[in-house]
Amino acid sequence: MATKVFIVDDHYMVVEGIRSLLQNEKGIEWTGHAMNAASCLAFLQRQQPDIILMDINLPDKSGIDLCKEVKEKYPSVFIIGLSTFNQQSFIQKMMDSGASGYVLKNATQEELMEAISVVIKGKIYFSDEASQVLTKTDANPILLTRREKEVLELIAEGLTNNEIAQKLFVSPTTIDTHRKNLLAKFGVRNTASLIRDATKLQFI
Amino acid sequence: MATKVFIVDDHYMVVEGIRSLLQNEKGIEWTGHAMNAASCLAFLQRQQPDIILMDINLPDKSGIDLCKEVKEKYPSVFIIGLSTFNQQSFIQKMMDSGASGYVLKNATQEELMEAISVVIKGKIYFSDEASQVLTKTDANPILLTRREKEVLELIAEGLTNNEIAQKLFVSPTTIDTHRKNLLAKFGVRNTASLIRDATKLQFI
DNA sequence: CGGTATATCCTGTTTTTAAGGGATTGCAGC
DNA sequence: GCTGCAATCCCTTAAAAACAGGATATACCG
Repeated sequence: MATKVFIVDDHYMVVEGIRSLLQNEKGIEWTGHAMNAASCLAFLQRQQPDIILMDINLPDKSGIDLCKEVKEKYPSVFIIGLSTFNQQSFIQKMMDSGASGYVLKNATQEELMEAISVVIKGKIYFSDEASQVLTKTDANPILLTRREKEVLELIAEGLTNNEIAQKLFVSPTTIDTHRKNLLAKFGVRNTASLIRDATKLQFI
Repeated sequence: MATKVFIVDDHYMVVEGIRSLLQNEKGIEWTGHAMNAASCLAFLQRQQPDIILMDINLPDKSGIDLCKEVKEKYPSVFIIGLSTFNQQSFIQKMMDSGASGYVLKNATQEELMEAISVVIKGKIYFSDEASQVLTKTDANPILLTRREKEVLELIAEGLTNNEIAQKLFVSPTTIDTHRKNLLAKFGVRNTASLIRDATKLQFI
């Protein structure tokens, strides 16, 4: 029985590319595609594919949220993340949300086919590059606590320590301490490079 | 005579997608693809296509730089920018570097064909969404001077006013003024949100 | 020529951060 | 019960940035 594959990606060219890569493969049945999260969920109400190839960047909802929602409603559907970004946090979040694998958009046909055949068996698949990224960043992870993330975002919003303190109902000196720890964890000297690095590493 | 089209994009799936979209079109001749700037330039030494579809994000060089270089060496080749990002500055920079058009990766086959046929005549083509973005941001452009950009980047690097002043051989008070103007132009209150907004708007 | 933009520099004051030092509570895992 | 971590709070000093309100020179452009 052929493996039913469905694609969610807002880039028409990528959808076409995948379709073209899979169309001559025996054992693969192309069940359709969606350009956003909403039409993906609508499709799933009617029928469930075996595998969904899902982009992380969608217009109406992040692929991470969609992944979570799909896995809750249809646990038997396997999801493979799909993205140009090879950022640690994205890959990790996708897997945390229930994805069974992760493939970068510069993957070859062989990689894609291997990913599908591995995942359909219930196993986990990482593309070479994705797993490289994971092991690389595992060596040097910046782990922030809940509170630190919260403070970081408010700093980026432009709030001062006093304003953040008011908003979180704590003392300004507490915010100061969190700030101190953020600078230390990122290994930077001031707010400017903190925000820059945090943005590049997708914390904001 | 068929229009010779060449693709530069590091994402195999996108290359496949475009190939699939163009393969049945009469009047289009697929001359090949490159996954990075270096192999694109190597290809051009041997033969020149009529049109290059060029991604903005390449592994070894930005599409903007590659565009400039290609136009200098081979002015007769028309370039169409290709990107998922619909950021004002990217589109603008691509056009400034000599591109003749801009198409988003979620373009349909019709849009792509129209872009090629318009550009081959020496005219300029914008996809609907891209031009929407341009006109939108034209209403609210943040125009920085050379010096302001320079200062902005050094602020993001984490340098203090004094350090920036030393580096640029000017007085610290001058840097202070530039900083004041940057805050005003971005409409923000402090460095944190300045860096955040500047990053999101691709100034950094 | 006059207007505009850019870049430079100044003197202040006030607010905010950075960087050093500590300290206490509560909770989870061993 | 101890350990480690997260989160909270406090103090001090010095540096940096923000805010206010200027001035000057240069260059480009209609």
